Amino acid sequence: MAQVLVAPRVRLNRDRVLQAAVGLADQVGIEALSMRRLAEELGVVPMALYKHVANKDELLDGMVEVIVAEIDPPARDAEWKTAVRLRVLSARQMLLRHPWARSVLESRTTPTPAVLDYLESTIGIFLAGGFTVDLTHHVMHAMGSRMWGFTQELFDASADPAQPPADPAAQVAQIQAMTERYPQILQISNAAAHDDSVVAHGCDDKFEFEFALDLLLDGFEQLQAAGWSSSPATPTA
Amino acid sequence: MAQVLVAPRVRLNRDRVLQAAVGLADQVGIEALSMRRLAEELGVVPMALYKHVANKDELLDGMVEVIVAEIDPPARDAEWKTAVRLRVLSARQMLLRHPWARSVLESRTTPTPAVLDYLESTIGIFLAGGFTVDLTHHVMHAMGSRMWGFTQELFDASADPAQPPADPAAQVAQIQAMTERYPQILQISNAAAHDDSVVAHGCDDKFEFEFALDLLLDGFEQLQAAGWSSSPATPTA
DNA sequence: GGGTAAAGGTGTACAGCGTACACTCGGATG
DNA sequence: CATCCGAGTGTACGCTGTACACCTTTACCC
Repeated sequence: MAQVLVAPRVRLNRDRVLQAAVGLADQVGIEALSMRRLAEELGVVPMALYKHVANKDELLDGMVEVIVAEIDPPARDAEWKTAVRLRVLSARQMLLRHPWARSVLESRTTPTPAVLDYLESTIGIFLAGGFTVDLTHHVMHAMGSRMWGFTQELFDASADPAQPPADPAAQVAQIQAMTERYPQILQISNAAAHDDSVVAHGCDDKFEFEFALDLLLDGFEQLQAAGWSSSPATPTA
Repeated sequence: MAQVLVAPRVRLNRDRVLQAAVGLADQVGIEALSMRRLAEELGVVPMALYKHVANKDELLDGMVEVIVAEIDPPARDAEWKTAVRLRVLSARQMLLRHPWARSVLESRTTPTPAVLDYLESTIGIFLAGGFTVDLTHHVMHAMGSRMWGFTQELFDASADPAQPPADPAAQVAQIQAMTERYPQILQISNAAAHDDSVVAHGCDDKFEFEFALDLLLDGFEQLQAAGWSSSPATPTA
């Protein structure tokens, strides 16, 4: 009796696990990524994963390593301002590819090597651009999560799923109530449309991101030109 | 036989539940706050809570309402810049009292009334300060989560619990490895100490926060003075 | 080639979670 | 007194991460 030919049974390894995890998170979202679901995706029993990652936390760390490696390296021979700008916008592209990445990045407390590499080289851009160590320190703080290409918005209008159609009458009533109680919020949120294209509901995320980014970069530039230091005057003392 | 006197059995209500939840989160952290744990704290069976909040998500929304209400109202008769500054720093104080609040605020997708009130009145500060609707829109985006008194840091050095003492030799080795591979990160993080007080490891969070906040506020001021508009030239077209 | 040790994959089990559903009981109202 | 309603209870389900013991496949050495 010839043995039944089973599928070749490719062996698992850490990298296959991480790649699958990233792919699965891309597809079904991070909250649906469980060890069981991931194992199923890989055609394997849940506990098999634990031969390759210590626990779920380490899995998430590994996923961060994978996606941070996707960020472009710093542009060579560019002025610091454009170099930082390009880098951050590259990070932002990565985040758009992996919508779950933001919350995972936020949740990690201890930095992994890829993250440290990213920081090291970004710091290098500022230092090479003539920033003092002191100013670079504060500048890195001020960048905060913008370094990753995101800022926490006040509320995430994009995420509002499973909202049932709701009858138009109720919707109108709700909008009316809003205009009465929160007139300025409505005014502000409607300002999204540049010029007079009344159509555009929802803002141009890219514009908003770059608006704030450039505001900060311009601020950094001014401080640097003025020879800013955190001990303001540094008198003879 | 006289009936045994049981404790008076104060009745539960939504407010008692929310207050207890906030208090419990303050004590044991948000990840340890489960419906079961909260019920136990209130001397009640888990399902009893569901008579007062629809589900855990609504519990979290309620907790947000409680803490957002703790933020000071806008200062009257103050210039916009100081008014915003005071408000945001007040929010920051609230966040320091409730360390879990940051992650919960981030996780909420649909804004609750208290949150909307907060936004409405903050927008009011800018508009009253002479900002156009257009500029206010972008400015609110640029503030992002800083409006709540926090920014996502690149990595959260403060949270690193349960780190066992680790023998000094290993520690030295690790630091040595760091200096070789990430010299600039170390340089930057050691710049925390103002002047030459070599002691201070860890930065002055308040200083860093205000540094970035003021950088933004100054930027806003310049744009406003220059009559900035999002459609740069607005030619005759 | 045969023996052996390690590495990879499996199965079972447990404690914890949020919460659906059916119930009991106490207090207010007719 | 009867009734009714809402607060609190008890049980149960499906989900989660993962400890532990087991089996199977692979890699290597004599």
